[in-house]
Amino acid sequence: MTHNRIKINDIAQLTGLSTTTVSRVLNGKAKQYRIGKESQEKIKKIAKELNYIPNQNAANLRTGRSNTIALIVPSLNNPFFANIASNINNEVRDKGYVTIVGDSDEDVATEKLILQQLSSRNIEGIIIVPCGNKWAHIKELHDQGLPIVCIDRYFDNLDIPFVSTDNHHGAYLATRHLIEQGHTIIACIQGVKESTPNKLRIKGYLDALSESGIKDILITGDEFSFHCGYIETKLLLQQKNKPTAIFTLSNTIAMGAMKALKEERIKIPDDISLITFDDHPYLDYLATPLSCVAQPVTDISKIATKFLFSEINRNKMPLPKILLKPNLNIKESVKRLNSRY
Amino acid sequence: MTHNRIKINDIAQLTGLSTTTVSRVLNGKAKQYRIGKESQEKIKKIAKELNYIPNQNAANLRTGRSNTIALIVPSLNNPFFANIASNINNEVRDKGYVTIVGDSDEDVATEKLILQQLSSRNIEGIIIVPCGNKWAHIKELHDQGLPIVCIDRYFDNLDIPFVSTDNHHGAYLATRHLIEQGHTIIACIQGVKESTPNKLRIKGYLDALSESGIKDILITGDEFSFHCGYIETKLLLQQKNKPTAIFTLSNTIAMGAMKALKEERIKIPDDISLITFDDHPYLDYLATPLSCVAQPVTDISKIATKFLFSEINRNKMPLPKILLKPNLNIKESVKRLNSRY
DNA sequence: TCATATTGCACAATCGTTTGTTCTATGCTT
DNA sequence: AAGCATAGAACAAACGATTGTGCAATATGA
Repeated sequence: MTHNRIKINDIAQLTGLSTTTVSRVLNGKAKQYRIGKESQEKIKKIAKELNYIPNQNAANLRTGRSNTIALIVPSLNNPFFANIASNINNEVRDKGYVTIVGDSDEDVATEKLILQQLSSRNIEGIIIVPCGNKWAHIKELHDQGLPIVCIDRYFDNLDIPFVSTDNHHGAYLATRHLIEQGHTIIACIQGVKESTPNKLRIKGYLDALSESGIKDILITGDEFSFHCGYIETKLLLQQKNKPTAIFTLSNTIAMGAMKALKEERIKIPDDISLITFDDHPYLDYLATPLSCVAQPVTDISKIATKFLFSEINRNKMPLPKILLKPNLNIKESVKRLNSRY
Repeated sequence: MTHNRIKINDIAQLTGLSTTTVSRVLNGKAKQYRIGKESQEKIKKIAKELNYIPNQNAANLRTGRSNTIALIVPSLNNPFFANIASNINNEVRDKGYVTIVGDSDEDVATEKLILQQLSSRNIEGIIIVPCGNKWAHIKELHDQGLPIVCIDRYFDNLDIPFVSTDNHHGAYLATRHLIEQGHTIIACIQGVKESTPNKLRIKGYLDALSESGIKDILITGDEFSFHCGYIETKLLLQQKNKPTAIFTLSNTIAMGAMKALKEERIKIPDDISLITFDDHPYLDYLATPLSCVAQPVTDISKIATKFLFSEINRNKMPLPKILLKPNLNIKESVKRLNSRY
């Protein structure tokens, strides 16, 4: 295609200098290699005039650096991840890098496929929201020395760095809030069971319950998806021991739950209370603004990027595993019950 | 980093064959170059055993093909674009390509910057939602022979192919719907004025009005943003000649409008009706489910990708400019007025 | 049996950079 | 004036694949 592009050699010819010199000037190594002022200016001038655009592939082949990182998320359709993607993309661009984005579609096989595709491209690092609880393929790359940071979801017992939310605390806050409002039959619709954040959220939920001596434990679900929220809510509504509150462990699950509740004409919070993990601007304009555990998305993105680049640049930054505090955003979806007292 | 990776030459050594032969077998050109069955199997076996991963940069340098396309959107945070990104990403991955995603942040300067970054990478094609009405930098690349498809927003008078919605028709439908429900004072909050979709939407709005002999024309706004929707709605509410309905030209504008309305305690649709361009799952769960003009996002993504690849593969596909019909999704945000009759 | 086809594969150039090393002036020192 | 330092720049070898062409060895045909 666009292959009449001008190359470093053309500039060399036109300036009467060597490609070596041109390369060094254009890479800002002029002083280091004592290139004369005049030569420098001549080169820069011509390069600008001809609109020289270096061929990154050639450079990459030689240096092994691609100025490219990858971001893999379970679904760009999930506003939570889209937000992360947007943030990271901006951070990365400012460093002169580009981001290859992979959408694993919440499917481990796809995730593996994407990592494979990436392996052949000399990307310099990966920020990933692992979609499942399988980590062999990720660890393999990490072991080969490829900088990797997990965000949001991660693997506790591995030595792969991560930046996430204090999920236990978040779930604890949400559950305690429900309890404080008088709820005692609190259902929790979870996502991927074996994933670390999910386990911790469940633990937070359980801890809050047991702290208050509540024995009714109601955990269902197995996917961070709309569908899961919908199905499980439908089922919950069938129970004899109907919950007065539902705690959904992701925004997608919450949306599914809302659909089910709407279908059954059950009002939030009058008939049932709802609280969820993950915030989103839309939540404020819902029929009932949804109380939620807001994750510090921007900070997570920033820290993850910063850390990834410190790894890429081999500045040993001592920041392997970090959890940020979430925020409990109380809106209007939780009703105060007095039934118990 | 991971530079003890095995290369084509290693396989050549181990099999006792030449790199040429190995390359040809691994690229499926065995028949074409009459490589013997035995050699083929030996090569494939070893390649698999050693988990050979080709260095795309080397190949790319030689062939000029990068198996990479770029997608540039104004904001991944906008669920409409996130949805597009997700769709395209999946399409592209299935073809063995990867997607570099650029978030131009609704800023032309950033968009230019991104295109520059991409120029040096031998990407094979671009799908872009141009953020503004400036096209010189895009046309330049297109003129150099780089396959480019605009989606959603596009430039009418240029020869750059596009896939979008029939914006005129969509706006016409929405406006006519409002009129049919008895509204006569209908405000329209627009986005980037000079952009083609915006112009066409405005035209659809005007055509519907004039068709019904409505003289009150109320157009404000200048950005496809939350902020614009918020501000303009606030201002509209100050007018003496207050509109009974608002038509927002994007989902972001609609959200801003909702915020303003909520602040002013103005109920939808009781006090004012609202209809918007762009659908989103969340819209169904809003305080008042928002009637909208739904764009065929999936089809747009599919067609755009298909066309881009036909360009990349130089199959001259006669599909330069295409507009898909939008759908009017009537929900509950438009009130039937009888005041006029 | 000799000429010609065909099969199977290797040589070596090439893609556009980067970079360790070398080389030649010129200037400086004493 | 001889010796050495330094400034300024070029040589040429990589990086790891792809590919036009050439060259044996074997098969085929008359």
